[in-house]
Amino acid sequence: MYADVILPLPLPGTFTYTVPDELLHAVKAGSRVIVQFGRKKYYTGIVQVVYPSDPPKAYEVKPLSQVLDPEPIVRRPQMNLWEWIAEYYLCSVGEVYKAALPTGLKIESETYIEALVDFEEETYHRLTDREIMVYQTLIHKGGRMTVADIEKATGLKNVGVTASVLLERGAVMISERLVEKYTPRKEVYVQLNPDYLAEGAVSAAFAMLKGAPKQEQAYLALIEMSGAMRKGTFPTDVTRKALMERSGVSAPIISQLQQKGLVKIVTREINRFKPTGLYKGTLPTLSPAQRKALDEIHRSWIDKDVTLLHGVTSSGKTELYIHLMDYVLSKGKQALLLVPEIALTTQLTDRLYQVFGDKVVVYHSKFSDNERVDIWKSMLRSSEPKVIIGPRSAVFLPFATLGLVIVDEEHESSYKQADPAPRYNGRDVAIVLAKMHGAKTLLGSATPSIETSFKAREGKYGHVSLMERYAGSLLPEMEIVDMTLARKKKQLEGPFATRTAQSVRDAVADGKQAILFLNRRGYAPMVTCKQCAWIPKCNYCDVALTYHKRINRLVCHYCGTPYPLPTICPACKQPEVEVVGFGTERIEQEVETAFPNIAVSRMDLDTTRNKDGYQNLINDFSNRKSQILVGTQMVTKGLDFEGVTMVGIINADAMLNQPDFRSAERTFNMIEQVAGRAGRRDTPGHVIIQTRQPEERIYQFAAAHDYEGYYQSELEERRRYSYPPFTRIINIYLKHRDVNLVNDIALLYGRRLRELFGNRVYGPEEPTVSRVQSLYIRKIMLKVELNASMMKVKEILRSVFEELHTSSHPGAKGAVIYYDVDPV
DNA sequence: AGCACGCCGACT
DNA sequence: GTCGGCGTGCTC
Repeated sequence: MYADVILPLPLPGTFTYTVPDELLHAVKAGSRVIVQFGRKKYYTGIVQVVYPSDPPKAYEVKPLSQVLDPEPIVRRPQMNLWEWIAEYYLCSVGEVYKAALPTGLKIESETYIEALVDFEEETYHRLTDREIMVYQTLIHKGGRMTVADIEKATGLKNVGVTASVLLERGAVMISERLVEKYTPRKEVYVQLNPDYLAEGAVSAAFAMLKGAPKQEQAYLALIEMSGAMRKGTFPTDVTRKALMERSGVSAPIISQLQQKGLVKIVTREINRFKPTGLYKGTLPTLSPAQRKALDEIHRSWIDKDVTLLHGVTSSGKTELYIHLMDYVLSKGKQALLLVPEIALTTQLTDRLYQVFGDKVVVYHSKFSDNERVDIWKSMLRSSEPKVIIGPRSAVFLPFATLGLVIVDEEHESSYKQADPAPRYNGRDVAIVLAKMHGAKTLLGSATPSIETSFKAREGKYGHVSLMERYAGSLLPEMEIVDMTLARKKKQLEGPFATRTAQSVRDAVADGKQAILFLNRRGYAPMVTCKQCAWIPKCNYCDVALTYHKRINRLVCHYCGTPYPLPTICPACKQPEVEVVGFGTERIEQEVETAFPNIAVSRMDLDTTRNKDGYQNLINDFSNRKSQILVGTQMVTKGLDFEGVTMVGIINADAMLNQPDFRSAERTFNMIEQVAGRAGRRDTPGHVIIQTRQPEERIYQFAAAHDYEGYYQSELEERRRYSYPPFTRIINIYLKHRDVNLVNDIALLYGRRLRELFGNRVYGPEEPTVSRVQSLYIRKIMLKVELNASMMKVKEILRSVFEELHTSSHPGAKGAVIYYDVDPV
């Protein structure tokens, strides 16, 4: 028997292995297997098919080494989805598999070099300096290391070669080890021995602890924490960790308590995704408008697979989602609720828990590998009706009986994976996933993407509107502030127009809160030399560095590399280096000077990096610990703060003026989103847009909350310049570590493409970030008409690269290509 | 993607 | 003359 295996590599196709007789019973399509690939590496692969006929013997067929699970770990429909993604987004199935399966399920082998201590001294003296260096490093670092670790420790390259020389001389051992990444989560608990809790026995316990103050301390803490002395309650288990923290003792002390028979230490596997919210089990009541929309959605699904729910902010889309999911659950099926990356706050999940209890499965991007494996395995085991909520990667979960997919905020760009491959759009994959299961899809948004709106209006999707807000919920008052004029009239307070500052003060004086939005983190977006206009850039990425004041460093926002801030310009040697512009960190500081005595907090990538940072900030602001929140994009998404009545957009132009056909769409969405944060209940909100282009159509439409006007005008632009939804875009990126060669090759490739596709080809051009981690990048854009055969287009693309790759042009073989289909 | 092979320049 | 750097090709 033979098995075709998918490997987690950027290589086309699958690889054939023989199935040894003893594994025959266990190997099925979807099985997880270990195979050797190349001379030494082992990978976890997924069996695509098993078949008896001989494969073409153009190569040596190796046997499967191991089968990892008694039953397949991937279902057939999932593999179909993988294949669809690979085909559509122009990448390998292996790359999709790599993204789809939680890391914990992908074992990979690693080569370890181990130093042998007792080899002949004579041989040792014959080793080269380099070999001695590697050998000594091994000895000092504890004996066993990977090649990469040695290279890092010594600064040497090509250590693999040196290692094989050392192996030959008998100085080291080389072994391949498989690293299993998944470990079920266990927690150590400490329980009181109930015998000593009885009346009269307590003193006996303390008698045993005489002269052992530490143990007594721990025992007392345990009694208190477990609630053992409270009447009418059963003592609860306490984790050893918590006990150690509270009592300040170490683990051995607790073990001594166990030896004395006072406590029992137990290890238990724990469930990592425990529901936290209060379970009520009742559905929210719907308003007549919501009721009507719900009926319309059901009706539209009679003849459409996908329906757009265009619901303004505060119209209660979530309640509709809940009703729809409940309906699907009652049919015994599963429902998937896709949300943008950032929106996985407890605000939404708590609500789902309230209604659905333990039927809710949250698949959070901040979960650990192990937690993801737990979820994966539990979904594989049972086809119970569940509500799964997660970000784009949740489309890969092993659904058994999917009945409904809801994509909330479908316009969000975070549904699109930018890097690495597969560069898929979670929303579009979700639609395909639903279709494969015969399920229906609902796309929800207050500001639907132009593409989705277009499809809905063309009749390809169903279209349901929900334009009525909660009773008493008012639209915020929108105001465009002309910053050029404000400057002329000297009505500025730092980065704020006096108008903005006054509005903030009014809100705070009224006991309310304000949000100041700025799409740029750090202290200042740019550093420059006043004398010679020198700008510091990242050594690896060709990106201007951002100054972060708190750490007093320049940081590359692309790769994260920090640099010191020079006091003297390296170009002209003058001490004229200054910071220009504003980032969130600087705005926060400006707020402190402009509004003394008003508490301010900041929410951006830098302040929310650790696991609870995000939640803590949200909680603090909700609890009115600060009155002003300064933040990036993050503050606009899915958050609902009761006290906020004022929102200021500090620099709207920064977003609008990005060189990209979606910049207008993004800006409109952002403003609408921001407006939704201001005054959602009883108090009308106030939104200020600071701009130097007050006449821009996008600001006018946004200020009037005129989606229709915006949509028509934007659609016209798209039609005029042949952009989606009238065309499909495929961006082609060429990477090479030589600037000149990448230029040559991109020109050559572009010329060839133009011969085949004519004026549908744009570029090559230097992308905004033209170098990432020492690789130079060139971009070519291809716009294809909607009626063109994508199959043919992609075939041509593949063959053109093949042509280039096999050509004798210098550097052609060192060029890397990747595609971005439907970029956002 | 990793890894080995093999060609070429810098040093012993 | 050898070692290490780096381009090229292959992996079931």
